[in-house]
Amino acid sequence: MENKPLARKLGALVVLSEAELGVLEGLHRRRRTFVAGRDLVHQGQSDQAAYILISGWAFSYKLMANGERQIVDFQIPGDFLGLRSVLLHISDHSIEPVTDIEVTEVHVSDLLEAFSQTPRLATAVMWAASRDEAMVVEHLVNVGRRNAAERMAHFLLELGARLTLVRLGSREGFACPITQYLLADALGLSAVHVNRVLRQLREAKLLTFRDGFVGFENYDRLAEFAQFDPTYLDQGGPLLPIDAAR
Amino acid sequence: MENKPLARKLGALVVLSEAELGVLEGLHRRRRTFVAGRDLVHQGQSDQAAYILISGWAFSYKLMANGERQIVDFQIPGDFLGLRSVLLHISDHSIEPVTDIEVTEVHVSDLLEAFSQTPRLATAVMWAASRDEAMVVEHLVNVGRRNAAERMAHFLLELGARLTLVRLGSREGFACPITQYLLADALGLSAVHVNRVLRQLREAKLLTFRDGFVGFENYDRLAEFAQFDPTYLDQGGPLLPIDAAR
DNA sequence: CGCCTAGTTGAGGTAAGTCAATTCACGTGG
DNA sequence: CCACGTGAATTGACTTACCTCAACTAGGCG
Repeated sequence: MENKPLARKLGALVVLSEAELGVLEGLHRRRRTFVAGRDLVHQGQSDQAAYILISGWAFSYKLMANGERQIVDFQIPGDFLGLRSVLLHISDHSIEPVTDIEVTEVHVSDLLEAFSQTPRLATAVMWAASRDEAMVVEHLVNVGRRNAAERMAHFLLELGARLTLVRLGSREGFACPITQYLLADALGLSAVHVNRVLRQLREAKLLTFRDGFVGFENYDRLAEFAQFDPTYLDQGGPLLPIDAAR
Repeated sequence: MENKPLARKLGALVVLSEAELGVLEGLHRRRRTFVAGRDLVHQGQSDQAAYILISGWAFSYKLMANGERQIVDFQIPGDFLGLRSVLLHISDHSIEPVTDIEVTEVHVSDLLEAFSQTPRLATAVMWAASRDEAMVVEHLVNVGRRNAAERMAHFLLELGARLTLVRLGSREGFACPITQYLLADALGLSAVHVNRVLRQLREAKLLTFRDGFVGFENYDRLAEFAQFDPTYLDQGGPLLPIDAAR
């Protein structure tokens, strides 16, 4: 149970049968660990497997010629790593663990076999992939059209909502191993400005970020400030029979 | 032939058999037209079909509470409209035609049936979807980490490459119905600044944008200036038998 | 003890935004 | 046929959000 955040995530949106849970479980055979800071997937690398993140945090990013990077998204327990790359011959981004992480390696063949056994599971996984894409779209809106403070607030609210789905967060806040430098690369800001913006939000009594913990001081006011509308995270579940409970 | 840009796009990456082309053709039954400026899909709308764009341009965007918008991507002939929304109950974005457009409406059931008839087609379509996602990721990098001039150059180079795939562009340039206001909303800039940046690029003899035509004055120098690396657009094709020619 | 990384703050610079005025092409109706 | 309105592009003057450089603090760890 503690080690099945994916089941918990999918289960929050679809009622999974015992059989489906069993198939899902079967995907978690090849367990591996990676240490913080060492890429598991390199931009340009081909022929790689996908992973399901069990514990710890990672992030996917693109490197620019001048050495700067843009973080596309952070991955938390229950998320896939490199799912899209499996469809393509070449990974167009890199993935690096923020902390030491535990993952299970999934080969395309395993995944396809699991799908053929339980089509509902296939839909659920494709739903998860669509949700990932919707998040990237929202990040684009974030970076393109929100100022630094709103951007920060929106980003942390999204993370909080995602973590809540796998019981690692709540409306109070969440434990967060991200440094201000990583935040800067995710939000398209400089590290210095990230620091200033965090102070600003703290002084406005909206949120705190200290000692690896994000605290929502006033969730509702913060959500309004950031124009945070979480429908893109939780679209009522995939196209499944109506018996799918919420 | 003129009205099958999708076949041309997929065909550029996968060798499609006569049978597969036939199935693809079968998807183009319900033809419809929409006029410029009138949304075909509304943010928050549910129960919508997907479309394949035959002629004309459209764009997908998200609207913010304050009335600003962020354009996520432009769609050109051969592209799907709202493919992701089909998997989700609710569309998280809106789609508006730039020009009058012709589309064919595709129901999920048609698509699934086509897939079951020809699995290779399914893979090809999923490849196209992955490519769309890779483009959104690249737009995020663009807006997050490139300055206005590089951003503009990169964006127009990407459009040029995509249009070339469906024979609507070349290394010389392409016809482009986009206004500077739309450009601004796509690049996260103000319309005024878009104008200044275009002047700057023109004076640097890199590209021109006049009277609805984008001209690449010096393609190679422009590509270097924008750090344009098109691998994310053309990943060597989907996971198909090696007989897929390039 | 001293180094390294993360965080913090100040001073000053700059890319891009805002506001506003002008031009031009175009359609449309008196 | 011309007056008028409208949408797009253009340019100038001024403002500002964010960046860069730089210095300093505090904790962790060999």
